Amino acid sequence: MNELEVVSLFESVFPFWNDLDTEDKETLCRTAQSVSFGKGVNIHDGNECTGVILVRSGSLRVYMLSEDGKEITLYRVFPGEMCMLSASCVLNAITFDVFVDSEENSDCVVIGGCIIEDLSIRRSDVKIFVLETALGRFSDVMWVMQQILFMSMDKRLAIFLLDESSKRGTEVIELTHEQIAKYIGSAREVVSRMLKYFSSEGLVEVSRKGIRILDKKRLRELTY
Amino acid sequence: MNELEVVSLFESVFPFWNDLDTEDKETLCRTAQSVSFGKGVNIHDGNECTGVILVRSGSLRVYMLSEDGKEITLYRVFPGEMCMLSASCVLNAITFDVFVDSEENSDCVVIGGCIIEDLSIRRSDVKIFVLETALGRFSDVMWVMQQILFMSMDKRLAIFLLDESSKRGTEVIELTHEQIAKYIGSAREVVSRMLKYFSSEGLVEVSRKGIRILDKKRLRELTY
DNA sequence: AAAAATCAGTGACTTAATCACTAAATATTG
DNA sequence: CAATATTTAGTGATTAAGTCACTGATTTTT
Repeated sequence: MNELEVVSLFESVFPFWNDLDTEDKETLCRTAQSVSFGKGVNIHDGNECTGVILVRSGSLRVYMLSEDGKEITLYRVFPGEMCMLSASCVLNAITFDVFVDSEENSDCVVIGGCIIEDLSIRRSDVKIFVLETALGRFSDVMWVMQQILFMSMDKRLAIFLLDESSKRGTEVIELTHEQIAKYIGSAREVVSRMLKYFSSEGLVEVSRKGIRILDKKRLRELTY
Repeated sequence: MNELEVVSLFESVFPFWNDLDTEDKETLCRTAQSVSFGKGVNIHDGNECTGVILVRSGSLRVYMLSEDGKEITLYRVFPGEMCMLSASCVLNAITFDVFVDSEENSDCVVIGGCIIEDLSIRRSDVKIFVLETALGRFSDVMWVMQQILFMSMDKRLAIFLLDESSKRGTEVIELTHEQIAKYIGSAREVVSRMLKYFSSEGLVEVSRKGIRILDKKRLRELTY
């Protein structure tokens, strides 16, 4: 990844980019690391401050982990977006730990925590951007929580399947039941059973390859 | 509540207060409303932008509400603290609705949303304060979610009783089972049954007046 | 004192999570 | 390529917690 690509990425993703002075721009470009993460790799575990992770391709999963290993997916980060919660050192107001995994082969650009920290101390527009980005994820997380706390499994699974289908632009969702369970905060067996029920109702077709949505309309009715 | 009290309140609660110019200070003081809310009164329902609510005495409960009326308490606001999520207009990054009730007779000072909005557009230190305050509650909410999603009922109830006891500085918790259920995101019957079990184990004494903690040590063991 | 409202207790039932497996499909390697 | 290992899915039994539909007790209001 060359200098020019990095600059154009930063330009498109940081609203404050053009207001930075040359030195800061240079520092950011120089210290930014272009990293490829393999499928399933853990990128951030809440211990050190990994920094800001920009996703160019692939996707990341940000999740909470309980003592006994249960995971709740908080949100996912797609190309053009960034993961701010991994820059815990910049966000003193954030006191909980999150974990970040790469869901597939993901090309990312990582900006070290201290670079952003230094910048956000000197420049209030950077700080505001960092805070607003983090706060924006708060809304995502609350939507997840509302689903888990207020909605029944069939509704949650229907929402997930339709979301995933429209996001990927395909009728076939190539995920294991285990993965789906992690996304919607449930257990594999529960997902399997519910998919079997959906299948018996003719809403989806379940095979090893994945889940094919057969009746989008009726599936959508479940989400009301 | 006189002018001087308002100023000293703002001084203690807004780190940016001394940096404001006289005009802004005056506007804030003039437009700030001193309001007393009765027990159980709804202060904010997510529709209009109520603004920033400073609590002087009493306490507020900030919660989410599901379509079918289920409530999840996100956090509570105590004297000296403020409720920022009720200033939704200032926080464009926040897209979910919260509700705020007064838990008891609460004396508050309300600063209209547009005042804070105007101020936060002009002054980045105000904006940063607003964002950081809101983000700080994110952590509170995540702690609540961790409890609901990862912990068993006995643990959650034990944590709540001990927290409440130390917060109020008394062994007797004068709350109905219904209220406790709302705080810990459960159902009244579940709380009643668990309290009955705690009682049978000699951990607490349950009466109409409230719940008396008898064995703090063993109760604390439940929280590990 | 009677009526109304609030609060708590209880059994039956439902949903979802967990456990302990088996079985099938896929990937690895000798 | 066949044997083995690993991953993924299916299933019944059990448990935890939430829901429902009540009853009864206590407190408040009139």
